[in-house]
Amino acid sequence: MLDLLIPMSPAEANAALVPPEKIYLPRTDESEPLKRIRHTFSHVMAMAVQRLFPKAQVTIGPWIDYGFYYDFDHPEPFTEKDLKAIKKEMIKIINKGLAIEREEVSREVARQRIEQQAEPYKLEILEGLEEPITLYHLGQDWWDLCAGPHVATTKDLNPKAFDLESVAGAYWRGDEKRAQLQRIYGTAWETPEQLAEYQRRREEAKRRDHRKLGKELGLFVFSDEVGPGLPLWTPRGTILRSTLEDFLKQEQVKRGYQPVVTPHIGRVELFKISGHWQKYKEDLFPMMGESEEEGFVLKAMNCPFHIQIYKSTLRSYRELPLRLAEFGTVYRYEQSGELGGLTRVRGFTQDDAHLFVTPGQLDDEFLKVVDLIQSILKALRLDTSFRARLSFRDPSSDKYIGSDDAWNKAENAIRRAVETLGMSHFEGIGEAAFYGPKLDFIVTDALDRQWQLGTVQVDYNLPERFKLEYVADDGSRQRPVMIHRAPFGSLERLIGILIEEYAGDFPLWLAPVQIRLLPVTEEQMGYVQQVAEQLRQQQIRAEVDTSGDRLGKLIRNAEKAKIPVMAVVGAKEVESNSLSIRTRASGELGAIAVPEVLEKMQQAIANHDDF
RNA sequence: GCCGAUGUGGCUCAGUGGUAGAGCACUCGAUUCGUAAUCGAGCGGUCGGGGGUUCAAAUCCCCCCAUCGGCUCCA
Repeated sequence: MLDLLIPMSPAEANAALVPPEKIYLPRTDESEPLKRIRHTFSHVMAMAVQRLFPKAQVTIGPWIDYGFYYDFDHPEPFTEKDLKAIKKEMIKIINKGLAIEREEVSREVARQRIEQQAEPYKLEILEGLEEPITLYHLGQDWWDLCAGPHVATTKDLNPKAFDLESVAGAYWRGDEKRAQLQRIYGTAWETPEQLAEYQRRREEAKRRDHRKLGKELGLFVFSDEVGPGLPLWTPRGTILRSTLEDFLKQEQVKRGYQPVVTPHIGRVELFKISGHWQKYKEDLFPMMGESEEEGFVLKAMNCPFHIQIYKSTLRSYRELPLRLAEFGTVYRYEQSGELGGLTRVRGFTQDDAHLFVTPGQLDDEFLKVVDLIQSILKALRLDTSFRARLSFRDPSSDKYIGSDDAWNKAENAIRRAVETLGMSHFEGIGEAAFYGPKLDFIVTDALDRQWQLGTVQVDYNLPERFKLEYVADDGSRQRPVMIHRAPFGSLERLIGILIEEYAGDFPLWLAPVQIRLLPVTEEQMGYVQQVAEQLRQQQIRAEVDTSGDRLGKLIRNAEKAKIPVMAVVGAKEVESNSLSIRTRASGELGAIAVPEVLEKMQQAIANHDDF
């Protein structure tokens, strides 16, 4: 987030040259004046663009969270230089103090005026409008079809409180089959101070970008030779992964989950039964083999495999709920332009589980899953930063499988659950999986982009397609309901988000290196090695700086590597069998006896606390 | 996939037609040092890949690959 939700570590706060933030940066929907300002800016930009580029056709230009954009149809791409010229032109317009006047017109008048200007996109917009139809005039020479609201005159805009940020392609009406327009993004504020603070926070956000920090901290790499969207995990990054995996595995064992392991490929036939082949063939890596009958594909999901384990034997109602869990690596052929860092990849590991339940167990089991997810998010300190989304189908789309009845039952089950829990949530129509609705946990990354992490899905359809059964207490064959769930979503995306959330300062239990021992001179090397060995015997991730540099340099390097605990060792410490502890969180703590350090570390790790 | 930008040693970057440079990292040497950078030397790049223009290409042109900002998509 770009707003005040980003927690600063104490070390960061100390290092910051500017005083603690006092400038509040409202989103557009929090401020009526800003809404007018940002909306008007987009029209001033449109006017400026049409003055400088007479061939440019106008389309739409709304306000967005921290600014505005406007989409143009223009034969040549806008360049950085063009942006500068447009900004200059906008300042001229603002300084003229043009009056902004609203005019209400009939549909016919609007149509005629638009036709005079030969603005086909405007004409199409007009078709979809309901009365009253309003035009907004900026001075005498320029107007736009618009619902408003706007400021009274361009003098109400501060020419020093806006900036043009970027040009991007955008499809007309968001439809990739239609014309691609050029979108210019801008940001606008009431004061230059707000603008400066906004820009400062954007720079700050870039510094915590997981792609940058992941490289600096040596957590993962990409290789052109391996391929795009296929992260390689280094030893340090792997510690993060396995620590998170172990943590969740323990929680799941407590809750009656049973681990399973399934292969990375399966027959095309399997995915035909599940419906994936028909619905999501384009998103699978190309088939291996000559024909669909004999072909294999890399799995893009684990459910069909877990279903086969369920089906391998006749199940009794006494076995249900049956909870099959796997950290399953899946492969999806994401569009090339969509890939980015760890948040959107082509190969990733889901913390997947499939729960097979009787219809009567559904509500209770669903609540238990939500409870698990909430406790996981809390342990990761993400519990204040997610939003819960009810992801339902879009009734007007045909991309779903299954009966209306099954869908309604599933959607109602999810609704009942969030109501029972009193969980705040919002609805995402059209966000469902093709086989069922979901409850998704959405988080925001450093650059203000939203990502789905955890998910719970209620599924009546796959049990139907695979003809799953269990024997009920009356001896009849009944169909189970499935719950798909992944608290992390994917380890890759979760770790990307965590890197940004912590700005690389992992809590002690997750930190790849928990303590680094820093010998003041090489005299202490033997002692330091021996203490490190002692710590490692107790499962503490300890390492020694053997570089032979001076202490100041060792500390600097450890700080840059964001190692949570540093232990300085000179002659005094060797003498007293102690370590001089310095932590990233609290600074210098003085000399502490080795056994005490060991105990405190173990305690803090177990409790997910800092040292 | 689409629009646009970018790609120079491990990292961060300079170099815009005359044959590649800095800092950090790394190696070696000197220094033995107490809480955010000790000094010196050395190693290291066919400038993302391929093709073209030119006497001459990191630099200009074309194609491809990757990354970044968006759009579209997202089981």
